[in-house]
Amino acid sequence: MAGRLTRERVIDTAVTIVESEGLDGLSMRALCQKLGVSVTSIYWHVGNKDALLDALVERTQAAVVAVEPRGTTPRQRLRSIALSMLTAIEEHRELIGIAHRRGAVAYVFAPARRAVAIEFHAAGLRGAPLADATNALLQFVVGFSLTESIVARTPSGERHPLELWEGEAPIDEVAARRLALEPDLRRAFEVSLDAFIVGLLAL
Amino acid sequence: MAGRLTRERVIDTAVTIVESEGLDGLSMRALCQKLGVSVTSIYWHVGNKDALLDALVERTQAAVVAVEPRGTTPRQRLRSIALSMLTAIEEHRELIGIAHRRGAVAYVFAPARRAVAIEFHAAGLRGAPLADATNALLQFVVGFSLTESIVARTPSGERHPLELWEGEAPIDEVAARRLALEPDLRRAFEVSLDAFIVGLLAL
DNA sequence: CCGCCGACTGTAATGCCGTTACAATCTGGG
DNA sequence: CCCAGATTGTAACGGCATTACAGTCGGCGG
Repeated sequence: MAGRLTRERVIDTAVTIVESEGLDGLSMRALCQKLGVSVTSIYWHVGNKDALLDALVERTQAAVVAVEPRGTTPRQRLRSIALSMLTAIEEHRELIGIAHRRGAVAYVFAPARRAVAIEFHAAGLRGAPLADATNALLQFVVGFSLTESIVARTPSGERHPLELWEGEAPIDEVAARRLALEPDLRRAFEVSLDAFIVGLLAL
Repeated sequence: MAGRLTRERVIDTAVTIVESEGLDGLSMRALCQKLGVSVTSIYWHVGNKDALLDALVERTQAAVVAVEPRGTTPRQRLRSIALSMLTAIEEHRELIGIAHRRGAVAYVFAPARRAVAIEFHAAGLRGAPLADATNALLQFVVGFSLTESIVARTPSGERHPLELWEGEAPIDEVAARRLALEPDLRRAFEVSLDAFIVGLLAL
């Protein structure tokens, strides 16, 4: 296309492929084809696929903007941070999936981690409990949303049915009906986030 | 080896490969080689790799034994269920990783899910909050331990460093030192599980 | 202007992977 | 004993990441 091939253009194109067709759609062949270039050129500019994915993780960190906590109480601000993390994950699902597989999620969310630590500090936590609460909240959000992304990737029809009671009488009709559905993960998140933060603040 | 090839033997061997070399080590070629058999025989008995992985998920559910909650209070018993789920996940990390990728985790842990629902019911929850709390706790444990398994798979040396404060003075020395380390996920789990359960019981 | 050297790109191969068309074999029932 | 269906093997296809090797291009010293 536009003159010379650069490392930047390779990575840009890799990002667009990943965002439109997922990680599985990103092959070195597809990449060079989209660039109108031979496969060795890519290897010249980015090394190999591993290095390319590292570069994508770098991009991901840059794309996940620094969090700006909203609210007045630490509890509100922690909730705001967690929700914006969730939003970032949903907006860059595939890219963060890559970071996930490479064990670089903590790296990508380092700014958010810092913001969380500051809020727990403001709430009065110190020392080990401060560190524990910070790690736990990050873990909570990341674990939640990564599981969510897996479920989102699985076609509904192919999921195993959730036969919770298997013939026996359910203990609670309303709950049983709800539990028979696919779990609404976003709802599970909203519901449990507050409870979780409250519990952590009590450390 | 022992006479005829059966679907059972194929799946058994697939399990041992997955457990010893991980999912990446499971190729149809490696499998047939370990069985001393040609590749088409495998296809005859299990269909294709997708069907094989489905069979592995089935095995996984069977391997994850039914939970037997310990303790007297619902809180203790919920904690016990969560911890035994964690143990099961750690013992069958690779197999459950497969279930994870196929969106079948809820299926594998259906018995645990039921046990959790019973305990929340005993704690007085009914209807929607009962369903929400159940889903949230499952989500919590699964999300936690799947992220943990990813980290466990990443070689320590290759992880990005966690520069939390980047030059600025940390707000808390003890916490900063702790946060600079790799998060101890098991500890994060132990620490936050109780807080989480307490919060959920307040639904 | 020539020639050269390093940056860059292409051709074609290697060795994996999942999958399958086809032929050969083996086995139980008539 | 012989046939049909069950089971297995040979050999291929296309796709994947990677790389050895051979070029091509651009700028710079002579």
